[in-house]
Amino acid sequence: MRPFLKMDKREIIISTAMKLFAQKGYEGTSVREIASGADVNPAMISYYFGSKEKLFEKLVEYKAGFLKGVFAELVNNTSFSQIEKVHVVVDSYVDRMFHNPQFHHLLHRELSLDRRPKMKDAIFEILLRNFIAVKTVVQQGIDSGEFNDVDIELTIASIIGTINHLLLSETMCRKILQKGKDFNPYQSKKLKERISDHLKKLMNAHLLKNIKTKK
Amino acid sequence: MRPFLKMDKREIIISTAMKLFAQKGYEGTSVREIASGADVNPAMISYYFGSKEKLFEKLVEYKAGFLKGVFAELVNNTSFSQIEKVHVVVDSYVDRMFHNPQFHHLLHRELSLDRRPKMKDAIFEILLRNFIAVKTVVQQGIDSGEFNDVDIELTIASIIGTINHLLLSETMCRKILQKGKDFNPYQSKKLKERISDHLKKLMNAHLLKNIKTKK
DNA sequence: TTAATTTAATTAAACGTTTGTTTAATTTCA
DNA sequence: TGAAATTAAACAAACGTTTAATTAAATTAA
Repeated sequence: MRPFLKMDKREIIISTAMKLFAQKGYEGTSVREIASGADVNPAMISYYFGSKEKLFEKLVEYKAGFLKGVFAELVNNTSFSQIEKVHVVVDSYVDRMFHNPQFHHLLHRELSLDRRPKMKDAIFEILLRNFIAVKTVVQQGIDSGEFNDVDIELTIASIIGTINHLLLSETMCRKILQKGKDFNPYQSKKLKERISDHLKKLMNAHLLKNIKTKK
Repeated sequence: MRPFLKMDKREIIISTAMKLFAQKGYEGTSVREIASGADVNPAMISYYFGSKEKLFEKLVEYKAGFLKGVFAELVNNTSFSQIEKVHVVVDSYVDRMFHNPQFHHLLHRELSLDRRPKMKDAIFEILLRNFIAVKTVVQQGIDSGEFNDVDIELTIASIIGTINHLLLSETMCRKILQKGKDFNPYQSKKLKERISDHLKKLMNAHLLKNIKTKK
């Protein structure tokens, strides 16, 4: 039985691999580096996971659970107005990004590569399911007359794209916001609020039909 | 003297490397692959460029020229209104992305990695120079009373982020737009117009003060 | 509770490949 | 004839993985 509060060695390896893959990329990280980072013999990675690639797959499978079906409930929720639902979507995406930036670095880099098509497909399926749910929300807003007749797909791309562009590179983020090296974007509550605020205002102006009321 | 219309061998190597780096990443591409793709002996890469890494640096230096100072003139241009300037910025970013998607794949992946800090800095400098020019344009719009008092940095992030999110992964793009495998995003004039249109409308709604007029 | 036995975890060393690069010989072309 | 271009072969280093031996832990038998 696994001792209470003692991290399983498999988990140490996975989280070490996650950190390194996010930093240096999959092919840029050696098995020996992971092993040394996890304070483990290099042979243990094959022993536990079978291979480096299977470790990667396990890692994604293990962490991707958090992304599954987070918006499924939102579509049929009647206690929110449509624009409020969009705000929930914005907050969820921002939350998720701040909660596990390393994993998102990893995901997006993997998606931009022409490698490991099976894993890419698995990732796409999860992301796409969420995308479709959000699409439904915006479509509902248009159908109900609350929203303008916008380009739905690109509108969602604007939400996710804004967040990604700011947070997929720490250095980029610091340069854009003119912060010093001691500024850690992912630990800044202020930045998180700032992004949420900006996106909500952006979506209000873009989606809502009525005359703009300054906040 | 280089024969007319005959591509220099160095250029063949560079464009082959570009294609492969964009597809598989820098560490995921071997010198032998590049050589074979360029129909050249592997030793030629060291002979011409000194090393794989120096080839990479040369490649970036060679291609980054197109990005230098494209908005410098725009700031002091008086024949455009401020919102028209923003439209020019949108079109420029979209144009650039469609013109050389491979290089942008490569740039953004490199920026998201913790490797080759010198090259990252060089890239940042170029991108940041443009960023500052665009910032000035938006600031001008706010100061003149034409624009709302928006979050300038994040507004620009929304422009670039939208484009990147859609185009940094071909598969992602196809899935989002529900297109088949024969659809090539970078050759679709329709998509290019669609992105430009969306971003201009988004910026109009977000930036302009006056009552929204439906198009 | 011990002792014996089996299973699992861990190790250092070596495996065969592939990596980027260099060498030294040869060809090409001015 | 001489410099540049090109080649096949070899280089050491690093790669992911396997092996075989050893230690630790769990299970069973007494």
